[in-house]
Order: sequence, then C-alpha cells, then structure tokens
Amino acid sequence: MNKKSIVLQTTLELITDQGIGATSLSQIIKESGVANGTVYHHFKNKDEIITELYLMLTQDFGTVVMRNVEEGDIKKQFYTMWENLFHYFTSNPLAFIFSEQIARSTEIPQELKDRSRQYYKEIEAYFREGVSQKIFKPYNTLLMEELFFGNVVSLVKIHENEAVTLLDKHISQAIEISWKGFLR
Amino acid sequence: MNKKSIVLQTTLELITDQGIGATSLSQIIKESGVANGTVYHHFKNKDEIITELYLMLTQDFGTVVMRNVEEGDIKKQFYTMWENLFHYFTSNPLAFIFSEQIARSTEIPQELKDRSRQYYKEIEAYFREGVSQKIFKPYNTLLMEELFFGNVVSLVKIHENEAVTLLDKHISQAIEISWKGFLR
Amino acid sequence: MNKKSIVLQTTLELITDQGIGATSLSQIIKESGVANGTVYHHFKNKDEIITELYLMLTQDFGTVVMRNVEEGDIKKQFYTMWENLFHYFTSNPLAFIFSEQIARSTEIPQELKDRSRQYYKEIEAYFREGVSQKIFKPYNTLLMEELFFGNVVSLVKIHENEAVTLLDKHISQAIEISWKGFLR
Amino acid sequence: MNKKSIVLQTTLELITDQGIGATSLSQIIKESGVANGTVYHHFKNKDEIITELYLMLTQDFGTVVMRNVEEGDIKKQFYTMWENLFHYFTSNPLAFIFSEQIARSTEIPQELKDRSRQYYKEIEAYFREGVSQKIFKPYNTLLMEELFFGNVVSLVKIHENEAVTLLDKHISQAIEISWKGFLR
DNA sequence: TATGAATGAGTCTTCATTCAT
DNA sequence: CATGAATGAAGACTCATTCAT
Repeated sequence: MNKKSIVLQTTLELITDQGIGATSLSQIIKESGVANGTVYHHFKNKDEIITELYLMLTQDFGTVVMRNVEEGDIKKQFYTMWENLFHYFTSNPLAFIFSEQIARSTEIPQELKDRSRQYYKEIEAYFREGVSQKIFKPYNTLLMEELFFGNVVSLVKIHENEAVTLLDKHISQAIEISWKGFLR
Repeated sequence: MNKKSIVLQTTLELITDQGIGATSLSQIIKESGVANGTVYHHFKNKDEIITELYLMLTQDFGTVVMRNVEEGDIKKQFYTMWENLFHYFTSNPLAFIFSEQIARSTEIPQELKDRSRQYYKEIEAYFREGVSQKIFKPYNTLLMEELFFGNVVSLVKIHENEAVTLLDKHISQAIEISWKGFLR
Repeated sequence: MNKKSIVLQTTLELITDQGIGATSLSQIIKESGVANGTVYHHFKNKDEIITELYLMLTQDFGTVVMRNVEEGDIKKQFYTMWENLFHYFTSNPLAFIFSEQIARSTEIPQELKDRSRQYYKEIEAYFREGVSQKIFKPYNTLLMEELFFGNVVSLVKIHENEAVTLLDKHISQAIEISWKGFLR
Repeated sequence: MNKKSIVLQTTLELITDQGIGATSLSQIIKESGVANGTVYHHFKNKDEIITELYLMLTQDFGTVVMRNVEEGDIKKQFYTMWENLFHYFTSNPLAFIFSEQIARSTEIPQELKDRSRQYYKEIEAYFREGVSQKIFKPYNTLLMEELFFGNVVSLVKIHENEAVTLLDKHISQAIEISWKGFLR
C-alpha cells in the first residue's frame, strides 16, 4: 500500500468521523504517518484529496441505484432502487456525508457535482415510465425524484443516530410510505 | 441598534452566506465594524454567538409548526403543519441551515439540540392521534416524523436551488405525496 | 516605543543587512521579540511592512535632492544636488537598496513607484534650465537625468564596497567627471 | 537537446522574467518538464545551476568589451568599448541582470564574482593609457571604470524601460557625455 | 542518464482568545 | 459599554534536497 493510498484512507476515516470542515491537513499528516511534503507530492491541494476521494466513492454511484433492477414490475423496481440507495449510503457513510455536505458546497466545481447527479437521469426515466403506466400520478418528475431521494436520506439519518436501532420492519415501512405517496 | 445586535445580525448574514464552518470570528469582526474586544464583552465565546443566534431563531420553532392548526380535521391539520414548516424554513433560511448543519455537528451541546427537537413532541402527538383515528397506518412514530420532516426539507432544497422555479402547484403536489404515504 | 515601530525598525535592519528577498517574516519576528500575531495586527501583509518602510524612507526623497540648492549658479547647484543625493544614499543605505531593488520590482504598485520618481521632475527642470542658459549642451533631458543619477549610484556602490575606502577627493573627482559630461 | 540544456534554458528564461531570488527549483522543474531527480543528477545544487548559467553567459564577457578595439586612437577605442558593452547587455538581458543582481549578492562565491571582474583589468589598462597620453585627467582609475560602467548601465536601463524608445542619437549623446567627463 | 517518491524544515497567514485601558 | 494591542498555536502550502530504482 503506497503513501498516496494511505493518505486517502486516513482522510476518509477522519472525515467520516469529524466531517470535512473539522479535518485539517496536519491531522491527516499526523494520523497517516506520512510526511508533510509527501502529501503535496501526490495532491496539489487539500481540496484535491477531497475531490479524489469523492470521485473514488461516487464513481459507482450511478450504477448502484439501478443494480439488480429487473425489467417489468414497477413496484418491485421501486423497492429494489430504494434498498439499493439505502444500503449504499449506510455501507458507505462517507459517500453519504459527501453527498449531503458537498452537494451544495460552493467549493466543489460544478462539473464534479454534475457527475454525481448523473444517476438522477435513470431515476427520472423510471418515474416517467411509472406515470405513463398510470401507476404513479402525474406529478412533476423532479419533485418525485427529490422526495424519493429525501425519503432514503431520512431513513439513513435515523440509522446513523446512535440512540436508535433500526429494524427491518422500519425499513419496510419507510419504503411503503415512500411508495404510496406517488400512487394515483 | 446596539453593538451586540450588530454582531448577531452580521453573523447571521455571514453564516447564511457561507455556512457555519466557513465563518470565522475575524470575519464577523471585520464585517460588523465592531472592535475585537467588544465581541468578547458581549459573548464569552465564538460558540456563544452561534448559540445565541440559534436560540433566537429557534425559539418560535416549536410553536410555528402548530400555528393555526385547528382541532378536528386530521388532513387539514397535516396541510397546515406542512405549509407552516415549509414557509418557516423558506422565510428563515438561517433557521433552515442551522437545523440542517447543526443537527449533526458535534460542537453543539446536546442540550441545545434537544431544545430544538422539542417541537417533534407535538408532531409525534399528531401522528399518534392520526393513527388512533385509523386514518394513518400504524407506522413507527419516529419514522413518520422524520419522513414528514424530510419531505419538507426536500421541497425547501428545491426551492433554494436557483435553477428551479417552484410553483404553488408543486407545493400542493409535494404535500399530497407526503400525505398519501401515511394513509392506511 | 511601540511594537509596530519595533517591527519596522527590525525589518529595516535585517533588510539592510541581507536584502529584501532573503528576509523572512519568521526572522523579523524572532529578531524583534514580537509575537507572530502582533505583526499581523499592525500589518496586513509582509509586503505592507516593506511598503510602509518604503514610504517612511522615501517621503523626504523628493525634497532631499533640492535641499540648500540656492538660486543662481548652475554649477554650484549641480554640486549641491550631487552631494545631497550621495549623502542621502550613503546615510540611508536602506533607501538606496530600496531604490535599486524595488524600483523595478513588479510587486510594488505603480503608484508607489511614481511617488519616488517625483523628484525627477525637479531635476528635469534643472537640466532644462542649464540647457537654456547655454551651459549644458542640448542633450535629451531624460538621458541627462538618468546619467546624473547613475553617476551618483556608481559612487555609492564604490562607497558600499568594503574593500575600498572612498576619500573626499574621489567624491570631488566623481562630481567633476559627472559635471563635465554635460557641458557644451 | 539534452535534459541538462533544457534545465539551463528554462532557468535562464525564468530568471530573466522574475529575477534570481524569485525563481525556485520547483518552478524550474515544473516549467522544464524534467524530473526532480534529473536536475540533481546534473547539478549538485540549485546554486550550481545559477553558477553554470553565469559562467556560460559571462565567459565571453571579458573579450566582448575589447572586441574590435583597434590600437591607436583613444577616443575611437572609447566609443567602441562603450558600444560593445551596451550591445552586449541589450542583447544578453540575462547577463545584464546577473551583473546587476549578483554583484551584490552574498550567495555567490567571491571567486565567481572576481572572474567576472576580469574584464575590468583591460578597461583599467585602457584608462591608464588614456591618462598617460594626457587625454584623460588623472582621476582615480577605479572611479573611472565604475563611472564608465555605470553610464552604460544607465543607458541599458532606459533601453529596458518599455515606455521609452531609445534612438541612435540618444546612444551617441550618452557616449559623448560619458567621454567628455573624463577629459582634461 | 533519468525518474519520481519521500522528506521535514520553513514560508506566510488566519484564528480564537486575553488583557489593560 | 467599548476599544484595540498583544498573543501563540495551528492552518495550508513551498522548498531544496536525498535516495532507491
């Protein structure tokens, strides 16, 4: 494992722990046991570490939502997509933090944000199909996407909250609530 | 307008603009035109400014959700609560930022967070009532609250997005989607 | 003597010794016994220290050349101006370094440079007068100024050179050479 | 063109642009596209690059002044020497920068400086001859050299100044002024 | 001959905070 | 109430240099 990977890994751990803003380069350096200059040999910037991490984490973001989504049953697809996104976020806490913290941040170049928004395209197509099949009511598509996404996020936040234990049935309930909202 | 108010006001503007983490005391001092020591005369800490601001903004947080919520019709209550929260957030962007950013922040004392979660109590009571009236399906109450809250947040985020213009019908659609999810 | 003056004085000494480029802020801090932040309380920048020093040193630059220059005898005026400039530079080594090092530097705002070039105006008027009195040959005025200035600089450089001792007669010789060049 | 030459060439360009002090090795490496270690393979030091460059540029320094200086007429020799030096500096801007910047710099070993001062010997001999021919007044020889040299430098500086266009007649005037100064 | 990973001292600067007035 | 001088730890980043390949 080379120094670059060590730096990335350390940064990932620190950020997951403390958030992006609270993580200083000095900390990354101290924690990773790598020399000051070594970091700057591999990364132009502190931001570049974040960016690279971001790309690493979100490169499969687009595909993950649609994984195992089989043609045909709209409802079944909904459940799969929902669970995909939920498990992606819970098993990649950093990806979650990133998508929540960075998505809106002005210090991330638009081009980068766009790349992570790619997956919306497929979700949008999904909702359009649901509407044309007369299963969903013809709501505004962007609205549907955002609410869908927001529902998953809500559940992930509950899951993150250490004071609460999330059971499978709660997940089922959440998906059910989410699903019912869009129906005719 | 006294110096203390000036500091608070300036801080509010800076934070709304840049977020909490990116706002330094030096910046507040420079922007407000108030002297270094004056800030420390009124506030023990940088954190105390944030805290005071937070309390100022959230003191009506609890009541706002339940404003004009008339006894009786569960559905009508739902719409009123939803709109209350939505308008509160859109007309108090800072309150929104706070509730989004601070919720997770480790630098805010639990006691403070709890205080802002006060209003949940009333929402919780509302959902319990809806369930007992057999209008809502008996989902987990915390789950219902969070999804309700998350739906409003989703719409506020769309509203914040400068590239999108949110029409009244979209708000209606969002509330409808939100409402339908909880039904039996 | 307040901290600001101490910083300026220390900087002056260090720069005279080592040149501008070789003088670091850390050095100034260590040498002056002033705290890190104190320097930045008084100066926005490292450059601002230099600039302030520059203005301090060059504010009398304009007047110094023409000091004690009595109306009438062109030749006598020449000798006075020459000696004025020479003594100014030798007794203000930093002013000399500045005018040599900074004059051309791109990091000094034009406005600042212009201010120090102010004194040229008076020298220019002098040469014009000498020409109209048919004492000087009608050379290009800018050329005369620059050569005059350059002659003084040459002598100052010899004076600075530790290996050489400059006698009064050498100064006289230099002025004489300088003077004769411009005659008809 | 081998890597060593590339490094030297790049360094030359950067220094001409920014001066010696402002030119870092990192910059040279970045600009030349040569690897880190490659530079250190060819040069022991950062200073060694400067030194080598300096020697490259100044190796003909001594001969250049005396080029085409024919035996006999002192005045004609003077004009030739003057023009030689002037054209050398204007066509080798870096050599000029070096001779101006390095002369004073403490980081250049005395031995190196001396080597560049070699050419003074010939000029010194020239002035001695002029004096013994009773054409020049018996001024101190070092003084004459420095003033002679300084005059050329003054003209080069005018030439460098982008705001001014230097005509042939100005050059003639400058040489004439310079020449007359030394006469009996 | 050429490469680039690795280093750590050093650079300028920002920050939250204290204290005497 | 209000000021601003003073502090020093910590921040991001640059630099010249070494070394294994």
